[in-house]
Amino acid sequence: MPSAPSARDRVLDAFENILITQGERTATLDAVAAEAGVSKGGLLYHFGSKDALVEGLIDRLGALVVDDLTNIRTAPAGVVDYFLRSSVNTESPLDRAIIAATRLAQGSQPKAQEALKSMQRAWFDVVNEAVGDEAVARTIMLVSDGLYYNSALLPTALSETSNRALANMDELVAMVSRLTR
Amino acid sequence: MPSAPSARDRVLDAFENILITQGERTATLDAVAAEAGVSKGGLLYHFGSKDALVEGLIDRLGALVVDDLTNIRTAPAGVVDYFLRSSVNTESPLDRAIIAATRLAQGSQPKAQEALKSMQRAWFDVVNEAVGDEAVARTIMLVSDGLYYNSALLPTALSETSNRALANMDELVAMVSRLTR
DNA sequence: GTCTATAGGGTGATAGAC
DNA sequence: GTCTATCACCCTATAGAC
Repeated sequence: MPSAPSARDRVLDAFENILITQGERTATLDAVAAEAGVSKGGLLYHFGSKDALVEGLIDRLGALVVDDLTNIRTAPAGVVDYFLRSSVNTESPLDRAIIAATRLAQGSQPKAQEALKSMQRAWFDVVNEAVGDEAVARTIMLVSDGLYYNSALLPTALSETSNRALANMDELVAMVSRLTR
Repeated sequence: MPSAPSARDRVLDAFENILITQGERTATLDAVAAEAGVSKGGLLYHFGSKDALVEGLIDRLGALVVDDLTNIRTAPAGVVDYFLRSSVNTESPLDRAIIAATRLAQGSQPKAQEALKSMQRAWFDVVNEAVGDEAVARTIMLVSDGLYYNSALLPTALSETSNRALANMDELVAMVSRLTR
């Protein structure tokens, strides 16, 4: 039952939104405040600086990743199946946080880069444990990264490879499962 | 025999450099001019606007992609082997142009997004022709995108997955070749 | 908790000297 | 071809009213 989001959360949502749809350059305090429906001064009450805003987004990402790791581990269809299928952008809160953080990482925001790296490491550990073969696990990670790259990072989103792969997710999962036996 | 690069080329080199190492936000006309060793006015003689600078970079990318397609097609070790091995960033002129264009695409530069998409399509066609199976070709594209994502897009570059994959390139090529038979 | 006003510096682009 | 000077605008952050 989602109650009305706090002003703080609306600011983070707005920041994510602009990062995703228009990129780092456009994500100014002015633009974020306008999108969140507050004044710049109001925004800076909640996040004392732009850097604090970035940290806020990274903290949100961290929390979502923790939940996601549980979901992966306990997925009925199995770790690899769930992991691959969740590697296409579905505009979930986690997807949005990841894409926004990636935009920041492409600037020179070491904290965003660190957060993404540690997310990858955690995913790898779970997948590796599930398949019991490092080379296979590495390959699965690459396919997952490729899916993300296509569906999330090229903002046009209609990128050929990923759309085909999305339409053929069953096929892709079968293809990758050839590696695990 | 590389003669001293023209001022125009030095400006493009500088633009690429800053995009790659510091991101879109920092790639201002001032910064590019300083890195290229010219004044802002000097820069704007060669590229009349920032948009023209972006187009210059995309044109350079286009030319490098044309050359690359020939290299892929005629690679002695075969299309897939060459294609996968060339999917890790080696700081080649093509790699640099791709990464710089990706930075721009993450802003809202439709031309950069288009250029990257058409590059992907051309690669896919060559790989698909070589392996003769669309599902396999799609999977190979995803692995390649994953390699690029890891070695090029997370600027720290020391990203786990890709470094391991780099050290184990033979292993990865073998893994993928399991799919082609 | 949210606003307006404003300081101080950066940003793309033009004009005109050499 | 390359430079300096300058313009109008945009950016982050602070101060202080309500």
